[in-house]
Amino acid sequence: MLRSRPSLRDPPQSTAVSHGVRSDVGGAFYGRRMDGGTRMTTRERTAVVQRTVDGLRVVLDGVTQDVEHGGFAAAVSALEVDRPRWVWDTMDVYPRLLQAGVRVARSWDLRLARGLLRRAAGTPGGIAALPADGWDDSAAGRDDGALSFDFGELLDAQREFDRQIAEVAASARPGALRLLITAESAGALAAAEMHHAGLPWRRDVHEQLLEGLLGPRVPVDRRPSALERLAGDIRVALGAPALNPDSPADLARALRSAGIEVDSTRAQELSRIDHPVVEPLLEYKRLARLHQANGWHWLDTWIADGRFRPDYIVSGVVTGRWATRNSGAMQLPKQIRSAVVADPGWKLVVADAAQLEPRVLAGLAQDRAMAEAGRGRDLYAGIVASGAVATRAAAKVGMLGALYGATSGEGGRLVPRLARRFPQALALVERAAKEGERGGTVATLLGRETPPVSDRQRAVDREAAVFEADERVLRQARSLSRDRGRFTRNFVVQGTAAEWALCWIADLRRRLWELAEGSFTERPHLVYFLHDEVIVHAPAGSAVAVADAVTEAARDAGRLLFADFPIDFPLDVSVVDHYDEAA
DNA sequence: CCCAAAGGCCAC
DNA sequence: AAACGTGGCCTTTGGG
Repeated sequence: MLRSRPSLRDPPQSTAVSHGVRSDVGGAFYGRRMDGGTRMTTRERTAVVQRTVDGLRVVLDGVTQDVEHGGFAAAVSALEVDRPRWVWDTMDVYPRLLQAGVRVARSWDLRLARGLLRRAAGTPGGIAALPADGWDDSAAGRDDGALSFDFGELLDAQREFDRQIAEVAASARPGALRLLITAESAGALAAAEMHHAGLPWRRDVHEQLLEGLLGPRVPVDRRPSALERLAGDIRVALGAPALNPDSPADLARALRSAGIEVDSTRAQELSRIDHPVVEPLLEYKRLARLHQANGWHWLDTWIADGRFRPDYIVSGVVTGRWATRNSGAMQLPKQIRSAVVADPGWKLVVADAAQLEPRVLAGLAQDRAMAEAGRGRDLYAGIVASGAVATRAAAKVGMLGALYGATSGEGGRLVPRLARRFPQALALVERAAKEGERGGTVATLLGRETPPVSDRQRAVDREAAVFEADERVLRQARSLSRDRGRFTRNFVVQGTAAEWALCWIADLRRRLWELAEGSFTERPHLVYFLHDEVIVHAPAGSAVAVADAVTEAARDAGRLLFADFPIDFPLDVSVVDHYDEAA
């Protein structure tokens, strides 16, 4: 946490309330008075879902109802009329509810909250000190290895919820943490819903694209004809008849034998070389990647019933960004996005936040000059207009250099120019970097904290601290320290941007639900989320209203996090039939 | 046989 | 010599 920064205040629900943001995100969870450290006022209804030996137990305001698995969806549906906050493990129960046609408005995800509270800034540390148990995410890496928990045991949801509420209430900034947990919980609902609905995917379009570029489909152990032909050209050009172009080691040897000096076989390096092998080799790499990552095998594995259903991992990244499992859904190459096609009579509303991270930095640092540069539209153009740098490209490279900690190259050169014009913003990332370099932790706006320095780094530090330490060890310690500085520097911005995005999609899913009637997949609904970008699948007639909803949700996410600080979050919004037509 | 590391490339 | 952040996933390679 950048504790020295006076502007880092608790942005509690009162922020939302004062701006009239109706929210499934922070909501009025325990009322805003709680943030003043006084007392609960408008207590929200909660429905705690507990697994039992043969079914599920729902406790709504102290009233217990036991249901068998088969009756669960009906019970939830009946209780949902009161719009309680569902306290549960979303991934454990919500997919089944969606299958049964039941959608809920609000939740508190016990598993995600556990993960956040284990490592959140300003908590008393009671949850951090707990031994790992079934509420901890088994997928997440743990350094202690063994679990003391017996997985046959039934987890006590009410007890865990009580513990979490107490931890939040006793924290330094309960409003911020509550917002973080409810936003992330809303994200979990959205993730399950996006998996349920699926991204519309035209197998025939994808297959046509593959056949056009690679040739007819071949068995898995064979190269498609286009790759076979290119491999032949490469072997001839290098005079290496047995070369396997898929092997970097083999390729590097062949290149050197042909008198081409390279440090690697990366496309970027090869493209700078003047030799007949370069063209077929680069083409081979491009097509081989397509074949391996998004070829027929991927199609067979991931596309069913005209839908792509990735498994989203909410908070799968240390910064709070999402990940996905196995499908590569967060690396869909531009090359194949033409296969994402709206259903007949429907549209894709594609929206991405423009220069999200610099804007988040401006808000975090309360840097009015940078906020002014981003007023209206393109923040990089605004930086040019400010006179800091000459071109938009320079503004972008310099800004990213500042966010990533560039010290050399064009980015490194431009950072000082930005620092002169935007001292507050640049000082914030510098402080974050310094804190990391000296082995500390930093936190996002809402309190997500970096992990502590690794045991390995600590060991190197100890080794480097002794009198007349080995020069190699000293170098390694310095290098690790710098690495951590770049990590903490980027963490505050990337992590807060992830929080903005959570608030955005949480508010958006509420707005989309209220735009129409009918079942979840009959209404406009989210089908894809990628860090700072969403796709909504919407009946054509509602597309304009959806575009407005997406824009308004972005505005409200900004207010939720940054209150009345005047930083804009403009979007690029496109209404299209094919994903690749989006601006 | 399994597994992890290395090299590479895709996304933001 | 390294040098600009967060990831996923593929193939090759070499060790147990």
